Amino acid sequence: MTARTPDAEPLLIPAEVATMFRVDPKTVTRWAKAGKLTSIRTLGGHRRYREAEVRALLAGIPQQRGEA
Amino acid sequence: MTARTPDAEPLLIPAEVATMFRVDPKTVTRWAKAGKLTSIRTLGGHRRYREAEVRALLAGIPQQRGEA
DNA sequence: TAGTAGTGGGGTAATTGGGGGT
DNA sequence: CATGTCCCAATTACCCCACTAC
Repeated sequence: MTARTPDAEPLLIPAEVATMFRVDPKTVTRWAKAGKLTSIRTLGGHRRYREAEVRALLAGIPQQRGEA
Repeated sequence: MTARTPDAEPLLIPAEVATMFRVDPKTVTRWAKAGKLTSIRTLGGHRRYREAEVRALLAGIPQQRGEA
């Protein structure tokens, strides 16, 4: 196989999160800016989101929001 | 496998770094070329990355980097 | 030694980021 | 206050082929 993955947690790209929520990617970006959604940034500045968090939110599970 | 590990620091291959950031391996290569990520080259020209640095970057810790 | 997967290199299309306006 | 859309610039993804890694 290939590449054992150290400890990578599954991340989602903006388009995926947008599709899941049926909103525009820009809206997801706004959520991240507002600190409503945790965002990890690539070295180029693009955002990636935690899959676990997104799914929890989709499930209607209130979360402890961190900053961003 | 394995022989011993003198005192080498853990290195990651492009695919691993790509997976952790949820980007294409080519993108990781660009980061290395841009000097955003420290890269060690194999004798064949392939790149390897410092696990500690990658994790720090994932955590959003800004790093001091030289050019390339 | 051979075979398969991954990588490097270059080039081009698609997403994303950011600000601003509805 | 929140979302969708238009602009442009930057970043990222996928196409090819040749070579390295295991």
